[in-house]
Amino acid sequence: MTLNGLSKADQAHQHVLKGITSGQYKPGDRLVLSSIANELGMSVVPVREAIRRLQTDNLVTFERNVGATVTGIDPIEYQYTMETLALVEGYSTALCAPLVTAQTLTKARGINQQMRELLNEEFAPELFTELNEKFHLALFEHHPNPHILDLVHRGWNRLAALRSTTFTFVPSRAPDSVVEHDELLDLIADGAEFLVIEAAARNHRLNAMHAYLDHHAKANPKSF
Amino acid sequence: MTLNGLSKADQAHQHVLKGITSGQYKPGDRLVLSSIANELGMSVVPVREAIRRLQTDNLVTFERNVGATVTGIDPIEYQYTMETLALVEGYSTALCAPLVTAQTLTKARGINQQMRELLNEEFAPELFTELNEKFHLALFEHHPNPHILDLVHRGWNRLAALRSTTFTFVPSRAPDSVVEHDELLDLIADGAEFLVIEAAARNHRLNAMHAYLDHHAKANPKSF
DNA sequence: TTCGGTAAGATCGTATACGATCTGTACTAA
DNA sequence: TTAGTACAGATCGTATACGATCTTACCGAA
Repeated sequence: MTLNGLSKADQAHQHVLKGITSGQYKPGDRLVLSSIANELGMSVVPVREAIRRLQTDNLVTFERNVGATVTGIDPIEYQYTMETLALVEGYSTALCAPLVTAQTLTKARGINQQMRELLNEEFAPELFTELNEKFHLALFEHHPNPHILDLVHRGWNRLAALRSTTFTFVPSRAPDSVVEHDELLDLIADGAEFLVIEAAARNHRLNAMHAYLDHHAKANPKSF
Repeated sequence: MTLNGLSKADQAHQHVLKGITSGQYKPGDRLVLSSIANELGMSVVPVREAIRRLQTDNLVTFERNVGATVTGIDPIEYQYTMETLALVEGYSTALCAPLVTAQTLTKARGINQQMRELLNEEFAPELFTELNEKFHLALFEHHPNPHILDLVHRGWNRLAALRSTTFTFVPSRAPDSVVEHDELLDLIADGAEFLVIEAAARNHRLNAMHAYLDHHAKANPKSF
C-alpha cells in the first residue's frame, strides 16, 4: 500500500504509461484490464481507473464494452500532436528565455554537443530523441506556468507512444535540428525579443513535422 | 443503461461537470463520492471514475484518502488558465481565419452586436460571458486541429469553474472586449497575416487577464 | 490550561461477484 | 454454397462489501 506512497491506481497508471512510452505496448495493442491486473497483482478496479486517465491524454483509445487499445500511429494524429507541441514548446521557450541562467545555458550547449557527436556514429534515434527532450527540458527549468509545462509533457508522452519520433523515420532531419538548437541558444543568450524566440522555437518543431510529412507523402504517394 | 447510450460513469461525469461549470458546486466544495452516488442513484464506482477524469482537467483537486474538492479560486491559477487560453485561442484564431466563411463572419458580427447592446442595459456578466464563448466558437467552426480545440474547451470549462470570469469582476473590461472583437473580425475579413491575427487574438485574452490582475492587486494591496 | 493520545465517525481504496454486452464460431436452413 | 441464427467465450460495467486511512472530538496527565 504505502510501500512507495502510491495508490494501486497510481502504480497501474505509471506501469501502463511506461509500457506505452517505452514501446512495450505497441500502437494497436489491446490493453485487457484483467490481464494487466494479474500482472500487477491487483484487482481490475485500479487498472480501470488508470486506463481511463490515459484515455484523457489520448494515449489509449477506449471503446465501450469492448476495451482499450494503445492509440494507433496515424500521420494525421502525428500532425495534430506535433502542431500542438510546436505551439506550447515555442511559447514556453520564449517565456522561459529570460529565466535561463548562464549555468543552464552551458548545460544545454553540452547536451547539444552530445547530440552533434551522435551524428557521426551509427545513428541511434532513441538516444537522440532522449537527448533532445533533455535539451528542451533544461530550458524550461523555471517555467512560470505549470499548466503549459504540463501540456509539453503530455505532448512528449504522446509522441513517444506514437513511436513516430521524427528522427526514427527521417534521420536526415537530425543535423538540421542540432543547428537550430544552437541558433536557439544564441537567441536566448542575446536576450532576443519574445516573439523572435517563440517563432524560432515553434518553427524548430514545425520543421520536424514537415520533414516527416514530406517523407511520408513520398513513401505513400497513393494516399492523397 | 442504454437509456441514453451513456454509461453511468459518463452520466456522472456530465453531471458533476455541469454542476461545477454552472456554479451549483462552488470552489472549495467537497465532492463526496457516496453523496453524489446517491443523488444519481448509482454506486460509487462510476462516480469515482468521473471525479478522477475531472481531476485530469484540473477541475477538481483530489487528496488521497481524504476526498475531492472543487478546485478553488486563486489568482495564480486564474493567471495560469488565462495565459494558456491566450496561447491556444490566439493560435486557433489565426489557424481558422482562412477557413472562416462570409456567413460565419456575419454570424460573429451579429453575436458581437448582441454583446454591444448588453453594455447599455443592466450588465449581466453571465450572459456576456456566454455570448463571448459563442463568438469565439463560431470562429473555430472548421478547426483543423481537434487537439488544440479541445484545449480551448478545457480552458473555458476551467474558467467557468473558477467563476472568475473576467467580466464578473471587472465589468469595465467589457466595452474594450467588444471593440477588440470587431478589430479581430476586420483582420480576418481582410485576410491579414497569420502572426498578426494570432497576436491580436492572444492579446485580446491577455488584456482581460491583466485587467483582472490589476483589479485584484488594487483590492488586495497587501498580498503582493 | 495545554498537550498528547485514543477512540469513533466519515470517507476513501480495493477486492470480489455478477450481470451486460460484444465478438466470433458453429450449425441450420434455403 | 451461403446467409442467418444461436450459442459460447471473452471482456467490460457496476454493485456490494470490507479493510485502510484520515479527521475530529474527547479525555486524562502534566
